[in-house]
Amino acid sequence: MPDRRSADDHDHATCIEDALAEAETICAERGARLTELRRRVLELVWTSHEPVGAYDILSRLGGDGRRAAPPTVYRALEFLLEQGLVHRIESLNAFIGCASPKAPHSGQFLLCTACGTATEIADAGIQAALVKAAGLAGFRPGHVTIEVKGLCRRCAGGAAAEPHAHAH
Amino acid sequence: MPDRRSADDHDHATCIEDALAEAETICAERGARLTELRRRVLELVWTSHEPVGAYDILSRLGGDGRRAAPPTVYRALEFLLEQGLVHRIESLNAFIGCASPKAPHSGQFLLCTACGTATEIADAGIQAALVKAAGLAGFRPGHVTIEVKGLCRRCAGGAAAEPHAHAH
DNA sequence: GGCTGATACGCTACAATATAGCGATCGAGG
DNA sequence: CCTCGATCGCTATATTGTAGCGTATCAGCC
Ligand SMILES: [Zn+2]
Ligand SMILES: [Zn+2]
Ligand SMILES: [Zn+2]
Ligand SMILES: [Zn+2]
Repeated sequence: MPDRRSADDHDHATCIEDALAEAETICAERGARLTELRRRVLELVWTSHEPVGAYDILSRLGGDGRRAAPPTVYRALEFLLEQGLVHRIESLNAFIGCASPKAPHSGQFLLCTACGTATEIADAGIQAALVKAAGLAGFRPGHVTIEVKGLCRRCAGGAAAEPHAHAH
Repeated sequence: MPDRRSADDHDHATCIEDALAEAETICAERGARLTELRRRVLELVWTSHEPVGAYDILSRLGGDGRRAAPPTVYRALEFLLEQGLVHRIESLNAFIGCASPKAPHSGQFLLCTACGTATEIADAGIQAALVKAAGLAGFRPGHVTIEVKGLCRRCAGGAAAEPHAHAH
């Protein structure tokens, strides 16, 4: 199966389909209501592998004939966050689909400043180091935010600072 | 010398004095202009060990007879960020004084959700794990955001969920 | 001292992000 | 059908952050 975490060229339609199907399954198992609106918002978040702002979602929602206002989008996003289907990127005030939503978790993100792609990783070493450091300070950790800005493999390799073309 | 990173009871006036004195030294060495306004904003950021919002700073600035507007504060904060004298807490849209500004760095923060205190740590293990994980993904890291929400030693110990009294 | 260019600042207006609150609607269960 | 709670549409407002422009201030130089 294709790796949904990759920013390389791939059949992104499959990413979206898989994410929506998995969301349906997860919500069904939990008895959570993945309504048409929430499903549509999740689909819009999955439009690309770049974090998307709430107001971007809002404007795209309006395009389908339905009316929409900020609370509509924020409430849907709140639900998706609670269910672990999306993550919030704090340093960008934006949202991105979770690559592995079955077990809710705090995400670790690599954010390319050239092409805008966000890559979610789940590195046990980082998590372990963080828990250890927190323990030394007598701190009981809850939600963890890890966001690294830099250049992805594609944008760092070859022509150093030149972003590659991609769909927005 | 007192540990400016600690949230325990301490002579906080010393924290502020030390931070301002160190800022003066650093800016002098670099030929950067720590103007009266920037110094005042830095002092306000150091008012406590809780991250402070730009508009909080703004309202406190207005109290001293001078006029102030958002750009005034944001420009001062931009300077202080460039000089590494303050950090921005992304998950709170707020700012906090840097505990060790001599060598600019990306901060690692423990944010207590009960008492609001932010503790800056500089754990080499976390940094190493992060660089390693980024390398595996072919990612060239730049600025790193690490923010852990949870309960500090004080708020976690004893009465588990009961925040201790503190000045705001 | 006085000139000059660059930096810093005051100020108005505005943009972008997020929430409060209220009534209408929908949907599961009795 | 009826009821209750969850969801949604909608208006208004709160919070956070920038653009742009003219003035003031400062360092370096004549
Ligand atoms: Zn994809
Ligand atoms: Zn890239
Ligand atoms: Zn202190
Ligand atoms: Zn605490």
